[in-house]
Amino acid sequence: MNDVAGVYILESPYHIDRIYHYYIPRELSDRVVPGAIVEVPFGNGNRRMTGAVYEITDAADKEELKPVMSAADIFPPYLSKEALRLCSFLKSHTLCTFGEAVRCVLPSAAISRMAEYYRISKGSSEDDAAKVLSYMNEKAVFVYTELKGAKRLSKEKLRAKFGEDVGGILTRLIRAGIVEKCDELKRGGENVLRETTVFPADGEYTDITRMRSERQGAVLTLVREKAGISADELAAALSLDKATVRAAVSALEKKGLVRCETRTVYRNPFAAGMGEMSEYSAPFTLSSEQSAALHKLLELYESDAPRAALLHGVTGSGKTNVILKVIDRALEDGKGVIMLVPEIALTPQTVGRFACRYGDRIAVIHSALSAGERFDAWRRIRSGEADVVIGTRSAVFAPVKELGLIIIDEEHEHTYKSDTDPKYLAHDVASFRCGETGATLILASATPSVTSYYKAVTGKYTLVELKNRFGSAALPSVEVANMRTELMSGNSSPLSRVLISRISEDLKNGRQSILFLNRRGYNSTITCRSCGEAVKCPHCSVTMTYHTKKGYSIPREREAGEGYLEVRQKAGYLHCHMCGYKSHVPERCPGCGESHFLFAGLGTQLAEDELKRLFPDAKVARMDHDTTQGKAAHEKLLASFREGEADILLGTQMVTKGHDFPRVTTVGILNADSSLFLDDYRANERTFSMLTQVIGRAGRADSNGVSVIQTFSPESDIIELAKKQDYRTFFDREIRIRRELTFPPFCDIAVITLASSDEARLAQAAVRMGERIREHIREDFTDVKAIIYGPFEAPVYKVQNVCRLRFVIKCRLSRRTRDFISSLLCDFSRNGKNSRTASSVRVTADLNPTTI
DNA sequence: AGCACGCCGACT
DNA sequence: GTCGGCGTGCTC
Repeated sequence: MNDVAGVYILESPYHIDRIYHYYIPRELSDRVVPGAIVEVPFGNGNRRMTGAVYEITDAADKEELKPVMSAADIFPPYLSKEALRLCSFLKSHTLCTFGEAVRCVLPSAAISRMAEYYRISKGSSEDDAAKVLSYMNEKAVFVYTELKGAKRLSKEKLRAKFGEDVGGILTRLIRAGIVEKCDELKRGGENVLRETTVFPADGEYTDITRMRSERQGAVLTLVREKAGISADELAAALSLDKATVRAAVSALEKKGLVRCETRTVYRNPFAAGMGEMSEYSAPFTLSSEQSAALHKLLELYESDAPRAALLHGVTGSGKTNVILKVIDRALEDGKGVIMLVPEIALTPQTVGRFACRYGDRIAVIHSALSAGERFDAWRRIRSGEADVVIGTRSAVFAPVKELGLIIIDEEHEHTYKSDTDPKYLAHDVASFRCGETGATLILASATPSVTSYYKAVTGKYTLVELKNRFGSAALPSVEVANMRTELMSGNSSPLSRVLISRISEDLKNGRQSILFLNRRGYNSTITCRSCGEAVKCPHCSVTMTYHTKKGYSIPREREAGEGYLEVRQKAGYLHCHMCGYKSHVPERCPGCGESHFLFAGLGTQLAEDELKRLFPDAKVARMDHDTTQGKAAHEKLLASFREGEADILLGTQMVTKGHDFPRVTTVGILNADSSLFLDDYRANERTFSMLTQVIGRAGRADSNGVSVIQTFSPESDIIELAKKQDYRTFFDREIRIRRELTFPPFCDIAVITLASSDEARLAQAAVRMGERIREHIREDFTDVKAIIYGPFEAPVYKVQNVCRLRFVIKCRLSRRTRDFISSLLCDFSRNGKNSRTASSVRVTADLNPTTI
């Protein structure tokens, strides 16, 4: 009689993550519905766990079932039907637990969770404790003392302080009766911001002079002047802190002199400054090509046919304007829209542009939001108050009502693949949601990923093209500098002669230049001249990067001369870009003991030094991870460059996604080869995309923009094609290679990674995994066609002392192949005992990773 | 993962 | 004799 709940336990390990059935006590029947968050007893010890109700069914053997203990008092439940299906999809397609999927779909502040605390037992006396502790070990005494110092402590905190074996000590202390455990349900949905407004009470005004407290008097006067003033405004006006005002107000309320109203408000981190962006809301007209593209997209939007389009528009073709028009249309229909952009593109400018057009209908979602802000944005979307969502990857889960459109801008960007546990690709999630809701998916890029473009070519997506640059923007001219011949002809500078002359010309004409170099620091390696070993991070298998301290530069003339090492030591330090470890430059080579190092490899700091040397009067703005640490530092740097406060903008990745700088004439790529030699099947794709985007940037203004590409392999066709902005030819060549070598999109790739800080155990586990895979294919999954490679060391074998071995499986992903990989994960999470310790082997799977 | 049940060595 | 070590097995 439909009184059984099918529940997923939210913090369940992968191998037991499935639906468990509980009977629904009558008094909970109206609250235990699909999507509800409930508390259930679980396991032999009937531990209280939170779970999500997936379905309501009718099971035959009700006698056997345990009851649902309680249900969150939220209606309708936070998890909608669509959200539940989305979680199922994530679980089966990324091999994560249902709970991990829920954590993607709901903001953390909305999820109730169990917190376990330990405290000194209420009924125990000091004497009891002393007696018990006298025969326990030292560590138990420490734990007890720690608990005595605090009211209560969570298991996590105790674990962090006393190590993983704290559990045993705690059970002994509990059994001895001097410590007790208390579970508490942290209710979700309570992190809301309330605003109190204060009104004068109705009726006679009391004589204020009789007020005992001067402070209350001041508050009352102000409230009578400005009825409905908020508590925060009161605090500001009287320059008192908020707690003091709250106390005064409640005192006045008790005396019946004021009346308070409290309502919940939304936190909006983008509210400030939005009004000043009106320049972006200017109306615009579309070119005939843009209109045609818009037409095609709208046709698709209206039809019932496969509803996904790839909008391929060359750089500068005005894709965004077309997209805005499609959004307008969806909104006219009363539909909601999600627009995904890469993290670095989510700037106040981008947001401002949307904010001006759509006002407070927009919600912005990105990784830097606080839990409260994220929750508020989510609630505004859920309630329908916001129906234009703009955000990074995770915004693809936004609970938009009446979803009509999902747009993925710059769809080739790797940031759309999650690198933490549900390892999903935003495209897949978007595509699933569009399938469920009938919404339209639009992928947009100047350099689509090969996989997406292949889908367009084969008819899975509708291909919509913008082949011409919009308005007066001309294709920039491109000059390739052969760094090999530069070097041979005696130019040892990291800047080629062409680039140097371009920059000096820009400086003369009051123009600006942008230089791109995908490596921060000063030198990327320091190598021992005697034994040839590079200095590596002690915790990771990567070389340390040499950074200079602020205000120091390296004299060029004294390379390898007397006292040179001391200069280097004084001016800088070594930094590991994997784990963040820093150290001094060593006196001697850790390998052979000699003390002659070669500092090599070009980073942004060195390039900056070089620019200052070559152009002493020019102002150089360096923009990389190290100079954009502070809040909005990134924005400030770009803004000051735009204002003309610097002549040259030098930086990593982040400069390529800048905006239109009208005064920029030259764009230089200092090392175009760096991504070409990566041992990855997507290296070509990434290099082509990077070059095309940077070159495209140079020609945006009406001036004669120039790109200078510095390379050690000028004959590479990739550079040639990027120069011509010829995506199609690039694609045709690339897809042929992929077909011949069987790489995506002609197969799927699953990577299974085993990680442990104990190399011997790791190797052992890898052998076992290899056996298990073969056994599985031979016995249980004879129908699965897969080619298995491995175990190999991961490209970076060790990170923070954790070593990784991997298997690469080429297959076609299907229900069956996913089950196959899933069962491998189950086998290993079962066998991996003590898996909390770092030396235990952890196993993870990544289906179609972005890099292998 | 966490907890119970179950079978062997050093304490009162 | 019991407390407690951790190996094995289950979780509606």
